[in-house]
Amino acid sequence: MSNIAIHYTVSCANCGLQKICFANGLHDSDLGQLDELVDRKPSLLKGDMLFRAGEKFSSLFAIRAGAIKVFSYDQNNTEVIHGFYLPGDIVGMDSLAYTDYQFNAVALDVTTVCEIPYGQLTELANQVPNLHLQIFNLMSQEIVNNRFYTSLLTQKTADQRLAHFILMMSSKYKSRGYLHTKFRLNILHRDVANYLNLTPETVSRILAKFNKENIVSWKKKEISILDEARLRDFAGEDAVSCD
Amino acid sequence: MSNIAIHYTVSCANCGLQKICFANGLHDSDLGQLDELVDRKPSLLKGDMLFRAGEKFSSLFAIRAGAIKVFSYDQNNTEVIHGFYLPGDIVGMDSLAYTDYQFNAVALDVTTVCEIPYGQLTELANQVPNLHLQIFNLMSQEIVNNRFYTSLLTQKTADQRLAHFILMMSSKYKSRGYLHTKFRLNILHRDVANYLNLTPETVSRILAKFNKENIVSWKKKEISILDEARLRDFAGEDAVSCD
DNA sequence: GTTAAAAATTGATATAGGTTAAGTAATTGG
DNA sequence: CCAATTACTTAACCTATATCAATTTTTAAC
Repeated sequence: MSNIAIHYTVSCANCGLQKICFANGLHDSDLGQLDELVDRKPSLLKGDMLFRAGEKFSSLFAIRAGAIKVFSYDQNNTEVIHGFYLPGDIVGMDSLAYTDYQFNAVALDVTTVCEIPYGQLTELANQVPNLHLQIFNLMSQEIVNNRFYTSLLTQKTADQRLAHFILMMSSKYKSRGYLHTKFRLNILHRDVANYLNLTPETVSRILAKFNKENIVSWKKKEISILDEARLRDFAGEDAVSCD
Repeated sequence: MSNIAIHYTVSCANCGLQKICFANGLHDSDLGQLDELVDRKPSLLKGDMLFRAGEKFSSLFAIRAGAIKVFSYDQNNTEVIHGFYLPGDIVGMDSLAYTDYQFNAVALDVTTVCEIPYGQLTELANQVPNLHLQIFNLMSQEIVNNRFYTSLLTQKTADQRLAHFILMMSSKYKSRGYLHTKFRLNILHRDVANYLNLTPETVSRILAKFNKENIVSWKKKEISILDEARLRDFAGEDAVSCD
């Protein structure tokens, strides 16, 4: 893996993720103000913690590049994975009602984020009504996404869950303008299993099947969707849309 | 079941649920304004829909009495239950990023709600910064509750899930100042099973066990917690706190 | 590059909770 | 109040996926 720590300095106005980040729905004049309070942090390396549960809550983070895993520990100290966040996603909204972060967030890859100090954000929002609405919208979408995820866990078989997961990631890349049939996803199969409430063995067996039938190949962090139609058949009837 | 449709007219300032509703964190002067935009609707009867998925989103609802079930349908037209909402809870925040309600909400009992038109709420919030924060907080709590619920489904056995559910409901009643060891809960066992991703048969078997061992009795919508300590043992180590 | 550690694979076996079925109890609507 | 419907219970059996175990492959660290 490359270790180059690029320090992004592009402004919100020029950011390719503008449409999906907070900046969505703001006027040019307001964008400049948001831009000023955003702290563009140097890259996180794989395994670096963005924040830990119990640390003082201070900021939201917009992901610019890389991937973040959000998780907690259950009483047996096993990880409970709540989500994987990709460029354009916002991390930390779950903790905004609390004095401390409620979950852990770790970089799965070289990752760059914009840090948005919450205090300053709410101050700015008092002058820019659209920003309040934008935050409401993102949080409401997060709730709906969680509900969709619950349905996935409770209503779908192992095959369907994994097929959905792959389509979901593909759809995220597509909506960000990247190739969606072939992409790198630096997530352990073990973590995918955990997220889908399966064991690594089950994920491995299903991937072996998908591979044998030339539907999906997922080897060494590289996913290729070879037969999207059949993958959708496996996923079941619900459309995979995502933000 | 009683059919008396009480039309509540008490103001926010005098509402016993003040501490847990939007009114929390507002000054007396602001409370009056919130009070004016709240529409106190006549009671819903059991089975009445508060709103349906696909209807135009217009309002949030604060529950004053009764119980609301929020659910969607999966591709087989089976209900997916996302939550049960009791007095002091707010329903509808999930849909606020959308033009339509994203879920269905039905009364499980005679239920009274305060309707809070979203447009007017955001207008008022522009004058009352605390109100924005209050809405942020409620939404963030909803996200954290959903994550806790996911952990329950993925990490706990059937016994633990049901024990947790009973303790959760008990805790809600307790925090609202009601007796928490003996209360009426007008939720079908079938719906509890659905919510906990179990079958009615499994719930029935576990309740039979709890009953035989004098831990909990749940007959005809009446729950009695007979041995809270042992029920907590069944629930496992995580504390049941709830809002 | 080499090696140790971690992750993924594959097969055999086990089990929690689902499914089926057949009853009993509770609720609802006339 | 009575009949019909809907909800709940209990028991026997089954299955999807977990668990256990033994390799193989990949990754990370020197």
